[in-house]
Amino acid sequence: MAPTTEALTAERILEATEEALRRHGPAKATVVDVARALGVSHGSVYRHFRTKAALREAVTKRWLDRTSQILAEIARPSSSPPPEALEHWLATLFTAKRHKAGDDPELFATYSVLLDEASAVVDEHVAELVDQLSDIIHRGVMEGDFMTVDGDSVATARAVFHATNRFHDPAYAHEWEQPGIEAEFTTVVTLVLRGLRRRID
Amino acid sequence: MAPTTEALTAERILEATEEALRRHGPAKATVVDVARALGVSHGSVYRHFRTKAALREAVTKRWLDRTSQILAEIARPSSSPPPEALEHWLATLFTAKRHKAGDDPELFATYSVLLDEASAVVDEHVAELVDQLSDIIHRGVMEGDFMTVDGDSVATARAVFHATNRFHDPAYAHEWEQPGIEAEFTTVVTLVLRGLRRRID
DNA sequence: CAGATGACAGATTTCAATATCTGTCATCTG
DNA sequence: CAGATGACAGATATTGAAATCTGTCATCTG
Repeated sequence: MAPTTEALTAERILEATEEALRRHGPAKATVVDVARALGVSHGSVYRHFRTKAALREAVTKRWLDRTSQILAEIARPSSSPPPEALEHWLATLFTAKRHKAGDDPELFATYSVLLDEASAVVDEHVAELVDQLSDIIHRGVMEGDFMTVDGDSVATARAVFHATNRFHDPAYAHEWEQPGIEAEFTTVVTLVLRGLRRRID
Repeated sequence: MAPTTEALTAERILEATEEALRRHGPAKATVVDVARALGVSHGSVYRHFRTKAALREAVTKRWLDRTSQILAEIARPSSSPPPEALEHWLATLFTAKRHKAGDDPELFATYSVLLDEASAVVDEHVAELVDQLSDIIHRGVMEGDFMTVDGDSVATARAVFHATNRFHDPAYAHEWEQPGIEAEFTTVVTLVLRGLRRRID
């Protein structure tokens, strides 16, 4: 439909796929649509991605990576004392997700479907985030602010992640518009941070 | 099909509905099925329940109430010191849910569908559970074991409930069979309990 | 000859006709 | 006449035939 002289790269295919998903939704966006948008045959798309599922996974990964990259910045050492960093990290995650869900609900619904299809990609993403949390917590222990559960900062990081599920798991997106949600987030974070804080007694 | 001389009570209809749901699943269990099983016309069922939705809600409520009643027993004063009571309450909730999900996955899937349909019933159930938690926490504050967030034991109870979502929300049921889940539960509960404990410092 | 094509088989989806269900109500019955 | 019935209209679900899509591969082209 829009033939270009440009080489057919994986990147261009991903862009077109994202656009097709945005336009047609997850149920109706086909590989043929993507090929048509690029002005090539669908066979050519299969040269770059083995299956439709692999193509969608790649799109999903890109989307998730955008968030993890922002968070990686906050998890980096040097930024601020671990307790503040942790709070900031959680607040940023919540805000990012909430905006993704609220700003373009249709697109978010589309990605929610993709997320359900691509559990391996999601697992990797979660592992990445838990790693970041674990870094912050470990630093907090080193600096005397935090204590872990059972001396295991990864297990503790996972617990922090799980305890805040309601504020980042897309399954709860429909609750993110409710009025009291900010306060509820703050309460959970306060509780978790208290649980992490080293006790003097 | 099995005509009885017994009067047609709401109770008998609920029983038959549960059975129909068990046999046919949520998608195929019809009011006509229920009536047939009771040997009456479907018009008679509508004398006791205004709509099919109301009938299903009543069944759902019964199912949820079975759990809240068990937990109410644990939340009762006198039983044990609040920290232990809280831990016991959370563990019992997790175990109960896990068994419901694991022992009869098909029936659990059926009820998961009903739960999605009946958000008002679920909200009430959650409110009840949060009340129970709030009682335990309030008692813990009175006895000097706990401190709340912002002096609000209901908000704190809600936070405890949300922080442990992963271990009682049916949306996570598929994760309840995974090997490390027990340890993950314990870690989150430990973290939350630490967060509640009054600090001497 | 690297990369693109499009015909093809089997899988999946769409669509419209058909069947079943929900909820009402005038009528019946003990 | 309290309570049950079943015919009925509109809504929803099922079904099977036709259309479309996925993934492959022999063939083409610059």
